Amino acid sequence: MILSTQRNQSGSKRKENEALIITAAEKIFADMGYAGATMQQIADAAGLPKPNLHYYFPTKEILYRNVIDKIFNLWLEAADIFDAAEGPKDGLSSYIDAKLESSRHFPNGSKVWANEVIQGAPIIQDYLECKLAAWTHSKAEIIEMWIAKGLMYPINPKTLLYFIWSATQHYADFQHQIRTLNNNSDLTEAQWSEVKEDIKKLVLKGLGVEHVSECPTMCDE
Amino acid sequence: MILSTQRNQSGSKRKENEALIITAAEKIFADMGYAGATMQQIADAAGLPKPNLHYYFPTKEILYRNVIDKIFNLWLEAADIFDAAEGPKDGLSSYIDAKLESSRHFPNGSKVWANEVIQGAPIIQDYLECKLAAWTHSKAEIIEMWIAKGLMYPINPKTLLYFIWSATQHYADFQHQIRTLNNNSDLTEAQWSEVKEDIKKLVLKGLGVEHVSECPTMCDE
DNA sequence: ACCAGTCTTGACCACTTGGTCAAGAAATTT
DNA sequence: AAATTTCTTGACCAAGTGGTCAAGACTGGT
Repeated sequence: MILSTQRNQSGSKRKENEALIITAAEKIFADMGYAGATMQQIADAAGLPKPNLHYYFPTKEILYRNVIDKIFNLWLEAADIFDAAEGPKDGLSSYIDAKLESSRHFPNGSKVWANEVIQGAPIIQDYLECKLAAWTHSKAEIIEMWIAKGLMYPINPKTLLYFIWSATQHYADFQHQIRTLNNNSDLTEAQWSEVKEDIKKLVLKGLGVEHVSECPTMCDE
Repeated sequence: MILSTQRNQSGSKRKENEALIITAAEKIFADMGYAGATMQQIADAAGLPKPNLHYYFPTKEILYRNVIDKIFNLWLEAADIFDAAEGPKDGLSSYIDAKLESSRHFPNGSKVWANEVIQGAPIIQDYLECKLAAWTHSKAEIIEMWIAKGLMYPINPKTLLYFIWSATQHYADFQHQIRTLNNNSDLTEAQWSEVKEDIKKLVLKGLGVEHVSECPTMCDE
């Protein structure tokens, strides 16, 4: 029997431990906020002594930025779907699905991000100004194109993006509130499906994308 | 010349100072998080020496709970509209308007709440379990009634509530991100109007509430 | 003028926290 | 196996924090 996560080339120890620490830090930062999190808590969560953290990440802020970095890259990836899409129905559906999936399975990242932005992004302002601004702009262009082609009702593209972000990330950021209002249990598989369907239906119908079954006689076309 | 905010009956000094402190605290808690906020910062923001805060609010946590209390009551008030409404079009429009207005003019409260919930509501769990749960339940009943009457498409009432909360509170909680993506300026009056209209349109159409102008010939009725 | 209750404030303390350090243990290289 | 680099860790420290305290100032009533 070979221990799977063992001895993978020299030098990989660093990467292994860095990943371990970042994962632990993500959880603690999400639960406690940046100021509320202590290096000791993170160390305990990672199963390492505190000075070891400082060996890999000299300061709390550097560790934090590494956490944000990981989160932000996941965020970007989730949106590649957008570019590949043929139209709003396809693109928005997939994007909503992807964002809800990540809210469900990786809520901590979203929480850390939310916490940071709420507090005015004191540490990651550069991310907002450069990367996020560019990303948003490129997606807005796609949406504008869809509108121009008459594939959906006109709407300010940014408003739509914020709409989707908020609706989907809400399930990560407010996970605890949702749980409490759900008899203190996490959403079941069935409930998640329902949420997904409801949100997609609402957005798509709201944008006039889905074939609304209001006019069974096809009076116009 | 009479100094306006002066000498209003005896005993009112307490209330005056308490309100002053709570307002200052709201801002600092919103900007720094619970753990990140210091009593000294709050004192400075209120223009009082620190021991004075402890005179009115013995501990940081008690002060914090008072802040939350104020926030939560505003939240509840904003939703009375709901009960008085005749139908979903009226009720949801007004509610969205009210929530967006409060996001615009009192973002700090929303931020404090969000921060707290993200971190698992360590301090205000009782609010969630009692007050918020009851409130949500009563609103869900109204929505269910509307659905039963055929006034809107069927949707899980909680999903709809979360939807509206997230979409509107996003403009408070993520104020900074929105500002950054808006060329570092706050939304103008015109932009706020546009947002309001876009959100209402999207939700109402998504729920099949608004007379969708897709069928100019009124083919159905 | 006096008193009692309310409010104000500078100085202070116990405790926590991010970060350091130096000694040693593993792992790699020569 | 010796040398060198990488990693681990208990003990420690300076700075900042929530909270205290006791002395004083202000207020209204008598």
